[in-house]
Amino acid sequence: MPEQTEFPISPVPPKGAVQRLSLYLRELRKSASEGRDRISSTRLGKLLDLKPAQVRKDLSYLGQAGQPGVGYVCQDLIGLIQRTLGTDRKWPVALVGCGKIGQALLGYGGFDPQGFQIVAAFDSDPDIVGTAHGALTVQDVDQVADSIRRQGIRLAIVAVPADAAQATADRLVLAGIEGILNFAPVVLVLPKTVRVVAVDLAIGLEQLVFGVVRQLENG
Amino acid sequence: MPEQTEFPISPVPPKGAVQRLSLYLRELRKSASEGRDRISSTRLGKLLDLKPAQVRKDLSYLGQAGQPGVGYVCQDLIGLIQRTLGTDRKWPVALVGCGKIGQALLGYGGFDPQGFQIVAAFDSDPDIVGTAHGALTVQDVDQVADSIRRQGIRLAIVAVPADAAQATADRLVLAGIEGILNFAPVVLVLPKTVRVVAVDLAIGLEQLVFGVVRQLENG
DNA sequence: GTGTGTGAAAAACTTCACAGCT
DNA sequence: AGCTGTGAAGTTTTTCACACAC
Repeated sequence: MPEQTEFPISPVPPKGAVQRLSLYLRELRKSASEGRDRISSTRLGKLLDLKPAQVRKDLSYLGQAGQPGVGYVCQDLIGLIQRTLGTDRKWPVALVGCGKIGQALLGYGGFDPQGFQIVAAFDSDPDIVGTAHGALTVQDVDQVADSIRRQGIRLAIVAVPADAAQATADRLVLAGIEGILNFAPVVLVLPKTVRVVAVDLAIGLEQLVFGVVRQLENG
Repeated sequence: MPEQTEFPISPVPPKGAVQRLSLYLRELRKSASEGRDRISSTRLGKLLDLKPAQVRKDLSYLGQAGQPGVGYVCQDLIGLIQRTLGTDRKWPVALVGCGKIGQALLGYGGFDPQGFQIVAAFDSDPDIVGTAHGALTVQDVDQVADSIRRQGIRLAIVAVPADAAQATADRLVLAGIEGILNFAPVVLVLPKTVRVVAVDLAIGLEQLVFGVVRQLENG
C-alpha cells in the first residue's frame, strides 16, 4: 500500500507545534485571568519568544482559530487547544516510584489545574509502602496492574531508579498503560503504540553546558 | 555582512544531535561498566531506539570517532563526547527556590556522577532560609549575586513559583549566570546570550495525552 | 563479512509574503 | 489601519546508499 488514507481535516501538526500548543495554552490562561479577551499572534509571540508567523502556523492546525483583522478570542482558543490536546477532560495518573522525586511529584500542585490527578502511588520498598502522602497511601507495586484496570488509568509516571525502569515500564504496558512520563535516566524501549515522554534532569544540565561553552568560542 | 566566518572543523551539530549525545554518553557508560570495550552504531541504536545511520551521523560531528569495520571504542567515545559537551570538568550549580521540587533536586543523586554539584541554595521564604539539606544551608535569595561571583558559578536551576520566575531569572542574568535550567511553568524571555533549558512537568503529561488520543483515532 | 563516514536525496519544519477579512 | 490563514520559499534535520577500511 503506497500511503495511509488521511483525514482531509488537519495536515497533522508537527511535533514541535504540539509542544508549543501547551505553551500557548498556559499563556492564554494567564492572559484570560488578567481580563484580556482577545490576543494577537504578535503579542502571543512576544510573550513566548516566538515569531508571529510561527504562532499563526501552529494555531492554523486547529482549523479556524482566529478572526482576520481581530485576533484570537482567548476563551475560544483555550477550549480549542484543550480539545485538540485531549485535556478537555480529567486524566487519572498512576505514579510508580515514591522516592525523592516521586514524593515531590505527589506534592506538586501543578498537575491538578491541567486536569491531571495522581490517583494511585506505588513502590517496591517495604519501608515506603503503606506511608501516606496527602490523601494517598503508597501501595505495593505488585498491585499496579489491578489498580490500573480497576480505575481506568491510561497514563503513568515512572520515577523508579534507572535499573528498574525498563522492567517497570514493561509491566505497565502489559497492564494496558498507553502513555508514560519517564523520570528515570534511561531510554525506555517500548512498542510504538505506547507514548513516552522523557524528563531527564541531568541531561538538561548537559545541554546547558554545551550551549554555554559554545557561546564563548563561537559568536 | 553576508555570513559568519566559520571554523572549518565541525559543521555545527544540529540541536537534536546534541541532545542525543547525552543519551549516547549515558548508554556508553553503562556498556563500559558492564565490561564492553567496543560498540557498533547498530547496537547503540537498538539500545536507544534510533536508526544506525542517525547514530553514525551524530557521532560524525565529533570528528573521527569510530573505526570502519570495528565500531566505536567505548572509553574513547565517552571522553570525546564529554569534551564536546563540556562536561569533562566539574560544574558548580546554584539552586534558586527550595520548595518541594527544589528540595527533591537537592537530594537527587543523579547530578554528581555527571559532574554537576549544587554548591549553593537560595529561597526567599524566611521559614526555609536557614534550613539545612545535606551539607548545604539555604541562604536568602538576596545573597545570590554575591555567591555567584565569589564561587564562580555559571549555571543555575530555577525552581521558584511561576510568578516569581522571570524576575528571578533577570536577577541571575544580571549577576552573570550564563545558563538556566528552568522548572517553573513559564517561558523565560532573556538575552540570546543566555542559554535556557526548560523542564516542564505538566507539559510532559499534555504531550502524552495528545499522543495517546491520536493513537486511537489515527493508526 | 561487519562496520564507519558521508555526499546526496528525502522529509520535516520554519519563515516569508501576501491575499483577503474587519 | 491591523490581523489571520496559507501557499511557496527557505532552512534544517533525517534517512538513504554506497565507497572504503578492518
